[in-house]
Amino acid sequence: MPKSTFFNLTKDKTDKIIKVSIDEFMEYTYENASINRIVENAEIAKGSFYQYFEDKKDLYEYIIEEAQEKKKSYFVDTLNNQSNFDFFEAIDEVFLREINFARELPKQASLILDYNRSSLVKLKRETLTDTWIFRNVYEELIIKGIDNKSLDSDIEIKLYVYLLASLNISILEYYIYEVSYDYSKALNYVSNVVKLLRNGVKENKRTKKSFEDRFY
Amino acid sequence: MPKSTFFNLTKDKTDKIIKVSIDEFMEYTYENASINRIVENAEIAKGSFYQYFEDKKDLYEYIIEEAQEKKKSYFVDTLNNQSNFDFFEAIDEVFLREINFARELPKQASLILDYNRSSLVKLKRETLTDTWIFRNVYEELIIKGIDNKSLDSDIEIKLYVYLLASLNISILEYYIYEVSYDYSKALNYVSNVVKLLRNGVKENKRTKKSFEDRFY
Amino acid sequence: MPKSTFFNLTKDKTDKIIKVSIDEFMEYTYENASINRIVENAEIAKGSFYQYFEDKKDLYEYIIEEAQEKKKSYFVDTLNNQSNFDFFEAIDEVFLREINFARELPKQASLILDYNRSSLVKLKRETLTDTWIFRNVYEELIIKGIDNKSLDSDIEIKLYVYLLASLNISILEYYIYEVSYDYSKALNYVSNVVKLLRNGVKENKRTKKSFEDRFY
Amino acid sequence: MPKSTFFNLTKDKTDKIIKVSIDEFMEYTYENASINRIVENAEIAKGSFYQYFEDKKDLYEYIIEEAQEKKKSYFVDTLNNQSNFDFFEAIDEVFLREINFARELPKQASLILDYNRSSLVKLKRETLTDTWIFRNVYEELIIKGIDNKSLDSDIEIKLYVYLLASLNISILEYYIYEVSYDYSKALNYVSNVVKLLRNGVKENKRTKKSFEDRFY
DNA sequence: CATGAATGAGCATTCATTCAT
DNA sequence: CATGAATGAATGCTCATTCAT
Repeated sequence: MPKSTFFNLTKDKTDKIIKVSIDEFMEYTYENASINRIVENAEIAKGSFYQYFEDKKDLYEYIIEEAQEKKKSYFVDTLNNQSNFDFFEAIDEVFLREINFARELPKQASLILDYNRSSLVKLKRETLTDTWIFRNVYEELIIKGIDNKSLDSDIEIKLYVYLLASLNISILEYYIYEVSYDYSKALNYVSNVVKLLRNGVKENKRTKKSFEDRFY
Repeated sequence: MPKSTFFNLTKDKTDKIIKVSIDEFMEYTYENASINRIVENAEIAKGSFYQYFEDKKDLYEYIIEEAQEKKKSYFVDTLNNQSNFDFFEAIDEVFLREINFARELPKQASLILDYNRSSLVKLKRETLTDTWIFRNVYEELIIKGIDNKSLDSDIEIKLYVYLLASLNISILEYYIYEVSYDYSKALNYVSNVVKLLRNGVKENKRTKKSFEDRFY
Repeated sequence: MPKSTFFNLTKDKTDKIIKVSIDEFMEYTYENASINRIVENAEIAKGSFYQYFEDKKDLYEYIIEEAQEKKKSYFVDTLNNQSNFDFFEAIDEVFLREINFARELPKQASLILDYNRSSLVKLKRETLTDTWIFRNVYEELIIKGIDNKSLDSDIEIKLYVYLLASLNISILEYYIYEVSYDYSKALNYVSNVVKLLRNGVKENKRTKKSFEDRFY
Repeated sequence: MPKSTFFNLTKDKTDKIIKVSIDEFMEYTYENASINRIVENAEIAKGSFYQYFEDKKDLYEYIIEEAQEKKKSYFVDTLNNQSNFDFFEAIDEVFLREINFARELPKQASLILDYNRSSLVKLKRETLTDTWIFRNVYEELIIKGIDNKSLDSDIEIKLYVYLLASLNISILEYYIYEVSYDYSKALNYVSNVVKLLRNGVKENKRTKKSFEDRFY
């Protein structure tokens, strides 16, 4: 966490420092991000930086946490808490919000994505503790879904959570890197992922038959 | 590619250099991996390194390519080419081979995983060209599956490929990082992912009903 | 240009750095001059150097420019601007000032000479822009001389300038390398060069005749 | 001097080594020229190089000496040895041959020019002894000129030599760097330099007057 | 005479961090 | 709370030369 001195600064200053830092961590990996460049671009003294932050890691963690706070705000109003809860609609909603977050705050979304990717591996032990705060969101929905008898109860909850988190990342990566922020393509991918969760990807012969049955 | 001088070395030497380099790239990100440490651990002169390799990138690419060659060997004998092709069984087979590769050559699997993660982002344009050689494997299977009427043909092939590649990565990450090389847990995850692809994760009331129907 | 940090240092420090750098560039060519040696001799930290200067080129350019500033000061008060302007006396004056500069600031003169030599060739495009600021001096005098009807107007001004610049360099080289800072020999060379410009090197029979004529 | 092994090579080989070396020394300063690149381009083994030449300096000196030998061949047949010797015509001839040499063997001319420039300064003591073999040519002509009563005998011979050598270099530089091998411009410069030597650059009022005198 | 691997000192430059003011 | 000079280890990489075969 930044030192108290940082929070005593004017909003102008803190904003500039945050903005410059975000840009730096966007452009470079954590290791290659340069405090030298940051202080230069933020127009603060080198010494000042170390009066605001413990070190580079401290800044990085703060940037990520700030981004996650912003992201959380996209998930505050409860999901699908009406009486007739539908797990798949809820998941669809989660994914959509994820995309919307990435659409409106692309830098933050990108940073979080990078962080989640790399944090699983080499940075993990060095920097933040687990940031998969969204695992909670999934866990809640899954439990509801199982209670609701709309989810296969043979699968462990932990496995469900991991799978959904993976799909979540896949969706973000798709939006950001695969289709370069093409919103409608992302929505299409989301709907297909939800369809997958619902029915798999099997050609559904039964449905088609019963459809034909109506006529004969 | 390493220079010819590298391949003229004794197997002992090349092996040591490769081993040391793999360990370095396992422990550090590409940027933080140190040629200094590598030559020290490999007990070769600094100048020698640059007679074997063009530069750091050259070594890294070689390490990754070597790992990919090893991985490819796990996929040479054809998948499910019997008359009664089953897409889901084929995918199951692919995932299993992936896990087996990671089980037998954990360092290589880990390096490739890291590379695919990072290559999608910041290193991509600097180092290797697209390494998702396995996208071809998926594409082939998907086309067979669609021909076979066992796959929903409404979904674009590109989307299928992307989805399967994502699930593939998810499985590897699960095995390596989530359950720390617990083989049976990984197999369980694989079977659940395949089940997902087959039927989704919906509580399958129809199946259960039809089961009950036999008695009534 | 050095960074502002350099100019904030005490005069003692800047002087030492400059002195050490001049000696380094005197002893070695630009490429072989070593920042390592400079920081060691100047007794500053390696990192400090790069807080004072952008890079090696930055230092070199600064050294040269400083020397040129010093040299310019030898040419500020106007040359022969009396009513009865004599081109050859003016040129003589220029050459003398050049020698005086080289006599009083031999290191600077030597560096500039080296720089002008090499800059014409391989370093030119990499380092400073054209430093032949003195071509202007010549151009001005030549135009005056032509106006004045004391200079052959058949020759292009550009050719005159080139020729004078060459003779200028020749004089400096003579002083510095040929006669090893022997002032009176240099003065003698200057007077002969001016004589050459005035009358060529032809045995002037006319003069001698008219001399003999006095007696007969 | 190269070792005897060098001269035992086939002409093909020696020619290639010489050609490659010339190109290297043309492109880079002596210090920056790279033996590594030379052996690579000449397609010889690194070790072989050191069986042909003592070291880098040995090669450089040989290249320069070879070039000078080629240059000398432009000056073998005697200059203006007819009965009615004219110093200025002889000098004109020397300068023209210089330009012709530079026109026909531009690389060699350029190398010699670079060498004469730099050798005067930093390389001098390290590599070759004095290469101003052409001073002899000038000295001879000057003595003839003085005997001939066509040259001002008040000027020391050494000074004459130095001056002519300087003008010589000036002419070459003009041809190579100032007008980029524009032959006719170079000839024009030569004729003006010779005119300078003959009569200086003074507006020749006497001539004009005597011209006017014819009419009045 | 040919080979090419081995060497390690040397290079310019960047870095995060400290600390005295 | 601000400043910015100081630090020196570390980086990737190039070099001319040696030497055993």
